[in-house]
Amino acid sequence: MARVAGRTFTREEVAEAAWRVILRDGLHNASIRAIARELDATTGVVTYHFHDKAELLLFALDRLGQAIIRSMEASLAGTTGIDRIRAILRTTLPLGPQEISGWRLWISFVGVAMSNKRLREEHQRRLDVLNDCFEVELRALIKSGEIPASIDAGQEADALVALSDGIGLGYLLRPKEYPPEKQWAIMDGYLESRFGVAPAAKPAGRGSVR
Amino acid sequence: MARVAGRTFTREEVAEAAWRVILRDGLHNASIRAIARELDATTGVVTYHFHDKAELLLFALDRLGQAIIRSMEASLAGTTGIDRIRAILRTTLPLGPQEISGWRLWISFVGVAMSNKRLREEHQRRLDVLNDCFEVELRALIKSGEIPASIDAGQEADALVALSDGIGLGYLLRPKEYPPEKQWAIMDGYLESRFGVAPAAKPAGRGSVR
DNA sequence: TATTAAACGTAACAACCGTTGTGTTTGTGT
DNA sequence: ACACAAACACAACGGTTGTTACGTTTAATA
Repeated sequence: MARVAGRTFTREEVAEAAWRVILRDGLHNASIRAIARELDATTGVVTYHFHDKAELLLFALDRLGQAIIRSMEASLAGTTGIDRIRAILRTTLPLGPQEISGWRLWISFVGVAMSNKRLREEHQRRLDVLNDCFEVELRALIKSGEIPASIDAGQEADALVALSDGIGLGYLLRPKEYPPEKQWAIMDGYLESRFGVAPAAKPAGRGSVR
Repeated sequence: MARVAGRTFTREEVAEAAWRVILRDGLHNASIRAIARELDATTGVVTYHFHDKAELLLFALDRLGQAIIRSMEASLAGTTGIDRIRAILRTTLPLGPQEISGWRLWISFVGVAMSNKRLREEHQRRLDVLNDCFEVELRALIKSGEIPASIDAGQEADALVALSDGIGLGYLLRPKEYPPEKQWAIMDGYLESRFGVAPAAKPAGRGSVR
């Protein structure tokens, strides 16, 4: 008796099951058997869709990165000027439930990425993309005259990445200390004293629980 | 034949052996047997000094935190004014070999701390201490008039922690992108535009390789 | 010199782990 | 009706893990 229902699984569904297990029990408890159990299936499902466990984890992390990029592009559509910086921050900061989940997943992988080359490359790619995004936006703002031309776009992008990553890291360890208002207060304080832009209307922290 | 030489081990030595294994092979490969092998001993050494593996890891992380605090106090001794902020940053930023090792160890633990309450509390304690340090120094600088009295010491401390943590996290994933000069450039840029203090003489990144 | 406790070495146990191989369904085209 | 491949279930294997129990050596003490 192989399958009872006519249901079949995709690679994406297996990866998302892995997400849930990691979020609930931690990465070190995300065994192949645990992931299969999360799907109400057996290990055969996982071993059929993925040759390796390493391949599964890599795919899960890659898919997480793509989801973040899609979310960022959606948040970026239709906004102009300095608000585009804030739009990027809205997907990188741990403001809503799914940003928080993304952060917890990402941090779970960082530890093992320290001794795994492929995983580390995937993390590097995320930082590179994020850095480029900020840099592109900053150059556009300089060209349009919205921010002073004296600032170094490259270094400023590094600072923005570091600041938002630091907030994300801090949130995971002390969630109570970093409510959305405080996150924005820190970022707005930086944007103001650095670029001379007003805090602007804070966007409501809408988080579709998925 | 239990012991050949008259040598005996301390809890601290076991913990430091654990550090080396984690730095070399990653936390998920830091088994009790591997740690014992690092000491040229057997598992008896570890199980004698620690009841649990959890107790060992907790002790190792706690000892790391104490080492960082000691290093910070040493860097803080004899310095005054705004340089005290920079002295703190000199021990939190990944500038030298042993700060980098500290960062790698700390990040290795962050992942499992996500699903381990005791470990998470230990991490929280580190952030709390760091935050308090910055806050105390900022208040003193305000009182002495070295920085404007308009700034919010509490929020500014959060920003400093976030910025240095973000740099540390970024360094681990992209070491080439964060040489000491760039780390200081980011921090000095922040200190200047935020507090109006000059970049000052950059301290040479002295890193005793231990 | 006999005793004793500290500081291990050693061995074994049960529980998992990732991986592989082989057997079963199930839908789909022919 | 038949074949056939996709999509699994299931079982087993060798290896590693944390933990426990027990034996052994060494240094101090009496």
